[in-house]
Amino acid sequence: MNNKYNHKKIEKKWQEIWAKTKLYQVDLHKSENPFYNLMMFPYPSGEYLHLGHGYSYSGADVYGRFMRLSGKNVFEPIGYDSFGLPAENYAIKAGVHPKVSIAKNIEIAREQLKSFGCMFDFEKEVVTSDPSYYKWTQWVFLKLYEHGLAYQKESPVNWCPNCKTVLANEQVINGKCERCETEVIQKKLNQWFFKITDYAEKLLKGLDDIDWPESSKIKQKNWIGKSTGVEFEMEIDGNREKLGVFTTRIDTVYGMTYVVIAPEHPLVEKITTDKQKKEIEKYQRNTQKLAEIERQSTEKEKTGVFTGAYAINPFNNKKIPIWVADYVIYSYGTGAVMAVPAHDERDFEFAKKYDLPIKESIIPKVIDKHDPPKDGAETIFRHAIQVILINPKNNKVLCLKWKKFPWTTFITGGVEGDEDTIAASKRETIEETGYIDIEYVKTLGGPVESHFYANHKGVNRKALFTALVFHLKSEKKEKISEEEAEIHELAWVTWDELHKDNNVKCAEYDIWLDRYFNQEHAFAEKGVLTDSDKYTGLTSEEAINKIAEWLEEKGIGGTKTTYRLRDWSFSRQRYWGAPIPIIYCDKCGAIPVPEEDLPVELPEIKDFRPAGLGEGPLASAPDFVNTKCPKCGGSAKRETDTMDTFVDSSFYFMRYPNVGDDTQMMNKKITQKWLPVDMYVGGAEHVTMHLLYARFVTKAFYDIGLIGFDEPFIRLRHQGMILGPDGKKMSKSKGNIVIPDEVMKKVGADAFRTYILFMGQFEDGGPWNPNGIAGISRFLEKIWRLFDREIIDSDTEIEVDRLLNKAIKKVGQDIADFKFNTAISSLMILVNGLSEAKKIDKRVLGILAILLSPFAPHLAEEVWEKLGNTDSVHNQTWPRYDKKLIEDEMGIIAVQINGKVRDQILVVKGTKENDILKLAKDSEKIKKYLQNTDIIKVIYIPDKLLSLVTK
RNA sequence: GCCCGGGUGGCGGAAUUGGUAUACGCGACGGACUUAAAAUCCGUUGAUGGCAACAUCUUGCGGGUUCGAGUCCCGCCUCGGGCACCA
Repeated sequence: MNNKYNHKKIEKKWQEIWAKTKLYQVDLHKSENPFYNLMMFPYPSGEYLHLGHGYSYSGADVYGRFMRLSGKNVFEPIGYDSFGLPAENYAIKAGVHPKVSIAKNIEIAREQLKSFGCMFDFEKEVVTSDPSYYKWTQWVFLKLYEHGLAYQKESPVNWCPNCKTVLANEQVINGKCERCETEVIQKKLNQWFFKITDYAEKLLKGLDDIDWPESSKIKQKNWIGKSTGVEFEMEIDGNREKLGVFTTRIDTVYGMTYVVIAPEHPLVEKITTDKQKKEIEKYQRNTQKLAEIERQSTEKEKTGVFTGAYAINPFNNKKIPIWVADYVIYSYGTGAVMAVPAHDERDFEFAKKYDLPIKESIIPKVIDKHDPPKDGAETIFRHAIQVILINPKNNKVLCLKWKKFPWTTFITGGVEGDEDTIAASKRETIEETGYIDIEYVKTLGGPVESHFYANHKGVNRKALFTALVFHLKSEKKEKISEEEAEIHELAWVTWDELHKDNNVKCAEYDIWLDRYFNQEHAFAEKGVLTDSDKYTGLTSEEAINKIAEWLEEKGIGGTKTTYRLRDWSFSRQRYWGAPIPIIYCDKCGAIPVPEEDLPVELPEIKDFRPAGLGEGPLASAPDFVNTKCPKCGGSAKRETDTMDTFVDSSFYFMRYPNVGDDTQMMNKKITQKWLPVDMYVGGAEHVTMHLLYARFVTKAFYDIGLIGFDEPFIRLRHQGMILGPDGKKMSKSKGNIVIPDEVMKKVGADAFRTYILFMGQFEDGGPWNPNGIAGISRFLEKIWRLFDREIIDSDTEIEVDRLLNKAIKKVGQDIADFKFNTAISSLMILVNGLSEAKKIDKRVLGILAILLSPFAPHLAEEVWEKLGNTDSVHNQTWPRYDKKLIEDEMGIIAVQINGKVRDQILVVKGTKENDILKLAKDSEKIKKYLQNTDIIKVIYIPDKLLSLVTK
């Protein structure tokens, strides 16, 4: 065969034709059925676009092409996120101005993007570092500022001493700078913030109505971190100040033995006694040196200092000490907590270290799984004990095996009269086992409230169990009563045997085991209140409500919701970003730059390196800094901070359809028609930053009245991560980077796209395996040959038509579900079938070209042309399938005997159960199994399986 | 520690509501064509036993529910990702 498939020639040919005919440019004003297919724009920081980009864009483009064939007008724009730290750091390293390096990098990226064969509309490109774009970044700032959503605040920020800049919390990884891995320190600076916290609730609620991966919704939910609890005030002994605390476990308040406040808390100075002053100040200085993230490390041992002051617990009017400790975060809640060491692990650790009292106020509550309380039965309450009797010689435990019930228990009984638990234990041991020579060892913590239905007595029991450990001193025994002997027999077992015993009928068992074997720790779960005044006996849930009510009545507190989300700090003391359009005038204060003066252009300065004095490099450009006040006309100075890159990307999707219109950021009609984005594809690493910020800006714009939608991305899908061939993350240092261009040079864009999507599930990603790609090249060549042979323009065999219709259905469904790998597999099955067929007509081949076109757009276009078509395959309509033709006439029924497949019979679809049963009984293979048995049950799943149960 | 995902042949991976596990591809082995190779085509390929028909086992491990479990329930092991003193 001399006519070989030449991907280089064909792909180049069609890319040129498509560009010339503007095939992928939609008329944004006119077109009906708009579909906005967006993918996260690349960050051209210096290197080539990597395989991950190729992966993401291939999948997103296949989807977009499918939507186009399904009758939508698909707008698929692309651009460059070109401002920000990485681009600037790259420029510094390369020794060129970022403006120069970014221009070069964009050119490289654009060529790469073109070679992917996506439906990009390159006329609608955005470049975020271009004044024509960042004019709108500044405009977005002005809009948010106008509506009180941007503000300045002196605040401690994460400061990287190496990059000499402020970092967002998200850019600090384990206390180190994301980029250069220098230890991050804390520094107080006047910073710009967006009030994203105002939108915490709306951002949370909005998640319910959008089609995003569940895991991403959960990530955002956790990031926002809503928690409902109670806030209340405490008086301070001998001081007019009051101390507010926030807790989600107000039910544990009677276990509060001290209070902790954060070192930065303004109250610290006011309440610290003279005696403690020196020590407290020293402690404050020390913590200030540590970066917030490092301070928050759980590995660090807790430290703290007593202030000398006492708070008064409003519930019992007791005086409790106030400590300062850095395990309390100032910016969350009230910056102070009530410490309940008995029921909080952190407080427990702290109390142990500083020898503070630990008071229990919650006891565990267990409900027996096997015999839960029955409705209607009488409930009897009692104090009870369980004896864990151990023979120290062999470390075996004594168990009772019940005769009438399949139960294994410890020695159990009620506490009678005024006897104590030890006396009760000894008495029960003698009564139930006869052992008289036993020695008390210890009590396993406090009681546990156990609810169960006592089968042997026919009543519900609510028992306060205490477990006591005894040792057997000798085998000395008394005879036990006959009634007792009838109930159970004794068994000495190892802990291991006991653990494996499925009949252990003791819901408290796990608690005893934990207390016996593990270190003492706080009981942090919910339970029943004890030693809590009028709330004693209530469950945690009940108590939380009652106590909140009481606080409200008293006017010292009430229910309160807090969020972990912090305001978005977006000012950067760096050069390569959009200048914040604010002017400081001595007379008028901070004045926003009027809209008509935008953009505030980034001046071309020689030394763009960060200065490191808490000011950005722009501060040393007098031509930029010195200006006139827009209000009074007097001399004034410009803000020299620039904006975080995430501001640039928080609205770019709104700008794309309006690119070219320099008079407004958004054209109302176009925006209404094209937004919100119908499908957004990109990495999951952007969930808590970019995606959250974009949602915030959208919601703010909606409230301001600029747009008519409040969620930017209706549907979102993530691509998985493509790893190096060694299964590790690709990185320069590991030398395992694969550049998509190299692959495409060898096999072409069509094979690259198809292969990378065939490797596995789109959401999963995985290691790049260069070996398998040969299979895809073979597959495409097979298709090429299919069009090369003589096409008989006549009827197609019915079997081929079946195959074709099945493929139409499956490929379409799978693409819609982002299951590209199985869609390709279905195409392969179809192509294999067509290769074997004796006759194929033009119609079938035409449909094949359309089905193939999302994956291999160039090849599909070429073979489409070969069939004699003059229009583009990409302007066709996705074929419909014939329902009658997707079902096979014959079906194989599996015949199971007792759950095992013993035979398969071929029948016409729709054959009745009785007929199939007859056929099965006649089968030689089945007969063998039916000898000397009776069929007791027949299960028939139509057209699939017949299951016979025999006896 | 907490929250999400995963674990299926030699490898990448398929498997509607529980209903014939291993589709599709890679690799490997055998064969055809060829002087030879490449390309292509045909066949075999989960494991064990058996000449074979066939049987037994098999979806990380251990239990359970069911006529029937990769799929559901309970308890573990393990890998990846996210959060991490948030009271």
